[in-house]
Amino acid sequence: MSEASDAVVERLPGRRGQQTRRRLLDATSTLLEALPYRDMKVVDIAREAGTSPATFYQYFADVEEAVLAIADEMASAVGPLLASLVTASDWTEDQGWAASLRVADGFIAVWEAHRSVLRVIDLATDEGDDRFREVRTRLLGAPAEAFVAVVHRRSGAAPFADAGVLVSMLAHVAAHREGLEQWGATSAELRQSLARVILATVTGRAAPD
Amino acid sequence: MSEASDAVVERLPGRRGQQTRRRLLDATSTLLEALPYRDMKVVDIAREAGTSPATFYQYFADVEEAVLAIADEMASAVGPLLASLVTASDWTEDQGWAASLRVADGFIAVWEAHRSVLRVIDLATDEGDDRFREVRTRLLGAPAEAFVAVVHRRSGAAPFADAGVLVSMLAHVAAHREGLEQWGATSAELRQSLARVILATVTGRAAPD
Amino acid sequence: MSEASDAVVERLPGRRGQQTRRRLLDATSTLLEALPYRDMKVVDIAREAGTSPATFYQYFADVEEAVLAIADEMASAVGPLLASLVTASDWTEDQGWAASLRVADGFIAVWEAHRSVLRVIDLATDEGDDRFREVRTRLLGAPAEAFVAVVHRRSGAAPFADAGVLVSMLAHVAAHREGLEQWGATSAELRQSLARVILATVTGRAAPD
Amino acid sequence: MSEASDAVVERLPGRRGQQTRRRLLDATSTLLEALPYRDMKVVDIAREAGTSPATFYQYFADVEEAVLAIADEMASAVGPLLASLVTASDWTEDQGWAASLRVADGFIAVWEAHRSVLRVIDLATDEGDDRFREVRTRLLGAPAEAFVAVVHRRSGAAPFADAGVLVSMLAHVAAHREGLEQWGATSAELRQSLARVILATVTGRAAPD
DNA sequence: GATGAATGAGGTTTCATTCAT
DNA sequence: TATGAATGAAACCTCATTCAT
Repeated sequence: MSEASDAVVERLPGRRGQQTRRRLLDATSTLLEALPYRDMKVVDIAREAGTSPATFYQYFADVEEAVLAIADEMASAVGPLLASLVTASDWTEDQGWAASLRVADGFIAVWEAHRSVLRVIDLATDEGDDRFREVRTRLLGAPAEAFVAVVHRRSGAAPFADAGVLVSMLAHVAAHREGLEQWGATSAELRQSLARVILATVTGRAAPD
Repeated sequence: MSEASDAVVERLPGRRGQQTRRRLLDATSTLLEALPYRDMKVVDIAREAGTSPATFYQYFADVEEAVLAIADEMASAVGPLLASLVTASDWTEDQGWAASLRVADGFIAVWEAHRSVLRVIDLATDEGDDRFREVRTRLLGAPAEAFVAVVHRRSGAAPFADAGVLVSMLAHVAAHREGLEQWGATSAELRQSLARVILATVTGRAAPD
Repeated sequence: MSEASDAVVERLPGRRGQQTRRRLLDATSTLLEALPYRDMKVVDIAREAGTSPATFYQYFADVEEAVLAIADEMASAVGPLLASLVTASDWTEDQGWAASLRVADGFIAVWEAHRSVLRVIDLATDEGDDRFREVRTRLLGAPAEAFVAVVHRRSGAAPFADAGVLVSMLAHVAAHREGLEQWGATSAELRQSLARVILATVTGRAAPD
Repeated sequence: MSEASDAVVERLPGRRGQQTRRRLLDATSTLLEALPYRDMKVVDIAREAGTSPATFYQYFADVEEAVLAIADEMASAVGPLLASLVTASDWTEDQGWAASLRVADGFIAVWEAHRSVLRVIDLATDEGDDRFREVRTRLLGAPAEAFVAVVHRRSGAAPFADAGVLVSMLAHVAAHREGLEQWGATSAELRQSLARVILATVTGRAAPD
């Protein structure tokens, strides 16, 4: 029943192959949450995916390539999302505070959902891997540029520096939320502290009492 | 006749041993700047230090232990320094802006000087290593608590959250200064953006024009 | 079409793997006869088997595991054999002496054929290895219990002690036959001395002149 | 205060050296009871003796040499003792049974007291070490020759074979007494079973009821 | 497409052993 | 005499990676 239709789609690995590839990526994701990136062995991924190492090599050149694929998927979905939080908001007058909170919440939620991949992207970038740097740029560049656009309106602003500082802060706080809470900050306070900095930086105004 | 004096010194490695240990630590430091942490092999450290792997194992159980020693030394020196930047400043009136700039500069300078160790501390902590987490806490906890003390005076503040957000921001921006500059922010703008957030968070006041 | 049959066989290593495993076991056996157990290196076994150390580790966790497999095979074959020498004999009247000689000869022959494995079993057991103790128990327990059964008939017997003493004696003399002969006992005399003790212990009767 | 007297005794390692040597031998003995022979490291012995490895090498070429020294001391004391049990006994008539029991008890007691050294002697001999074989011969040869002398009187005896079998049996049962008891034989039964064999072999007579 | 099997290559780690003090 | 310190040499063991099926 599939012979005919196959002929059309068949370039690149066929459906079975695609499934295997998917299983491998999912296995990689799963392990990423349990293990330090550098401890992930091809054997483990293969076992987790229910295949053999040899099969892994039919789809990826090495572990990094698989992880990169995951990171890439994530960045493509998340970058625009983060940007839209900034862009789609109304930063004038009394809407600004709500917008700031929304942005803070958005970053926190994204890091909550993708902590392990995000960590690897940071790590690999810091270690000088350019493929990951590119992903990171796509991911954080999106909201950063969105900030540039809106900050621009504030007088006395240095748009790139301000936007960069905001995104750095948001990313780092979101990544270490748990630690900060253990240290003494509550979840509610954190989002407010973030929002306060966002609002002040974007609009120059202080938060409402 | 020697019993008494011996008892005091005898347990520690003698001078020669101390020198070797030092050489190994220095070699570790050096390599840390050139290589991803996880790629550092005992063999390499030993060679760099001009000894053999066997000798390395007389002083450290593994690479991590050597790196930890370095991180520890650094944290002991740098933590108090960062704290003093905050504590020793006058945050009242027209001195606040200068204080904010000094803090921003301080963080940037510290990261400039110890980038590679700081990176490893982050990485290892993120991967769940508790010994590094302890170091990290000593390092960032010092300025964080200093911020808590001064932020406390501001009305409507959430001292722990505010302090945590500040330190996160400073650490992350300092760590990624280079990237931010390549992206479009100048060095001068970055310190001003940081200082603006610091001043607003600590005192509630805006920066002077 | 293959689901059903696969399920049965699939878990075990295929024929090729079985062959390799066999080659490794044979190599282990061979070396066991030439080297002290503790001096057997994985490298040597692998070389003797015509493979690499890495291959060895696909089949055994360490040298001990390979040796244990050999010991196990041997014990499964030899234990019942020794037991049958005792059980299948007629110990009444004039058949007893022939039976005793047969048992003595059996032990000597078994030790002749498996000297090196038997030595390792003893050594490892003495050093407290429980897996080898279990093998040893299977091996010597079989004839020992056979003796218990027949000794039982003798009046004034202490079946377990008598059987234990007999098996100990047989195992030790068989293991050191060569040394005893160098010292002055002939092969023919030894089997007779053993047989004399066996007959007396099992039946209470003395050997015929 | 010691200058004068020293001059007389000083050849060979002086008193201090002798003490150190003794400490090393004692440490070796101690470890021998806790560890498989092949796992004894020079470092461990040195630490146990409260010195350094370098010191060990001033007295022994390797671990084996130290163990050999211990084995040698033991054999010199124990060999004659075992022989005297046989030689000094009265094997005639009604004294024979008591003599047999005394011999059995003697072997058991000796193995109880020196189990670990005796085990090493066996092991090393089996592995072909001639220095240990020599010790073993001194140790077991003594009682064996004593048996030869007394067995000689029995008609139809094969003195060397009989003696060899007796000593083998005694040594092996004594060495594995614990195992045999766990298996079901009581201590009291074992000495009687042994004595029965001894008496029958030496005198041709059966034990009294 | 999938995978059992094999292995080169390389880092880890442990010790026995030797000096210089 | 005693010993801190250093190290050569060996095994260990693990993986990434490749074929042949």
